[in-house]
Amino acid sequence: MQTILIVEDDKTIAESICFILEKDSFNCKWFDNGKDAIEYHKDNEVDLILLDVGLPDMSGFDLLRKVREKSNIPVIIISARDDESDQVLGLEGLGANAYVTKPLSPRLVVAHVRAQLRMVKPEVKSGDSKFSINHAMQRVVFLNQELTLTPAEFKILSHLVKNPNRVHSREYLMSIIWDRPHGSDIKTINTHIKSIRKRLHELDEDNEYIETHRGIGYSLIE
Amino acid sequence: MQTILIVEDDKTIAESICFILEKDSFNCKWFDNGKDAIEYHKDNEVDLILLDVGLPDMSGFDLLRKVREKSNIPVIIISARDDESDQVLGLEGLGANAYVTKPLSPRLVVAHVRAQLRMVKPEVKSGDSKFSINHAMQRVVFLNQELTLTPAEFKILSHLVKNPNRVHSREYLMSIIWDRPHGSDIKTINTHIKSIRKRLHELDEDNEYIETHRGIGYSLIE
DNA sequence: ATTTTTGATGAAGACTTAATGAAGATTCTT
DNA sequence: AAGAATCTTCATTAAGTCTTCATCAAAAAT
Repeated sequence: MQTILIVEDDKTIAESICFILEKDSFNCKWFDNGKDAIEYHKDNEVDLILLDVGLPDMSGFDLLRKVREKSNIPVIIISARDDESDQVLGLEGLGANAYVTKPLSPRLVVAHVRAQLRMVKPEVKSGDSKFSINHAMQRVVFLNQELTLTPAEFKILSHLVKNPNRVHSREYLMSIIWDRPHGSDIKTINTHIKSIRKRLHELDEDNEYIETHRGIGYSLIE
Repeated sequence: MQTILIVEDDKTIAESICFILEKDSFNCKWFDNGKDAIEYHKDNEVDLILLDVGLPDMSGFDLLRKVREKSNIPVIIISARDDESDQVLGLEGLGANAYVTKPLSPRLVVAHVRAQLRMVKPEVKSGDSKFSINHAMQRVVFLNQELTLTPAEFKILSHLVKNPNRVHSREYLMSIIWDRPHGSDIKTINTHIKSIRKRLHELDEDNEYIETHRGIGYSLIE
């Protein structure tokens, strides 16, 4: 599941966008100020940012600049001002990917989100991996054998299989297990990873597929 | 040089956009009808299409559908109608990448063009550097090999890579390692630099990439 | 040339984080 | 409600990382 970060101080707008995005099976994270959003983005996996330029604590442009120091993820700017020079600054100068002006239709926002994400993940990689997913059966196939996994294990492993070769923080993996916030210990993930590893070892003793990244999280190596 | 295809029946608009694009060192090809544009696209290399949906011979949406059968290149729709359902259809249903409405400012169009092309070729990585950063894996790539670094080492080295050829004080590098103030000895940095150097030497014995600036700090040389 | 300052180096110890095994809590099924 | 499966927590052990320190080497100052 892909995570969209919404930075928007108008609660009504944020909620209606979130509502549609979540119905469209996106994971949606809302912040009403720039500082918290930056903080969140630093430590978590985010696939796209929807950014209102008129924030209480900082200019959206400043936020965009900060984000761009670290990553190239798509950013869609939401603005009340239909001002050409603002748009050019955002798109050209700071590297935003799209620009929509208020009043905005949530459906249109989602269309923009999809259009951007389509570009980033152009195609699902080919089948030379040792892993594949049997959605219908909620099973992960490993070396042509179906793994028996618990629900939590399936959620974690299938996400790793869909996004291999990149690190996933424990926080993010937690959010995959639960639909809604759940105040559990982050170390729970360690235990799930342990049991996934155990199951993989039963089919392939030698290899280590899930790599630990100290202080960050885990990744699946293809 | 990148080629932009403009499909637009209003000569004045097409010319003014072309003018700016060419000044921006794009190669620009204009067609005033859909049929010829499709023909051209079939046999030639095109990097982006600017498409007016109101064409004399066919709907822009039909053209887009035809183009999408064959390729995924970015398409920006130009429309006289600021109609939401049109936008959603174009973006979501047919896979356009952006949508601008008339009256349009040529500068803004160019900004959109750049924003789209930036995504397709994400980082032209001034390829002459021996370093790059793999954000997804939280690793620094050196001479096409991924360096295994500790968290502190990664933070320091990736900062140096992002800002090469300038001196960074120890104090500043310390602040990069910790989120919150931490009363450690400033010389700790020396030890981290030492181990980064050691790792670099393992891949390239001869060269010295991190330079010491006495009394100040360190810099990375490209 | 000698002293003083600053950085490099290697190794030890403190500290942080992860893996492990097992027990308790929770949920689901029957 | 009992039992099974699963999820979470906890204590312990193991591994990895950071910081410090003593020593040596190099550069700058006298």
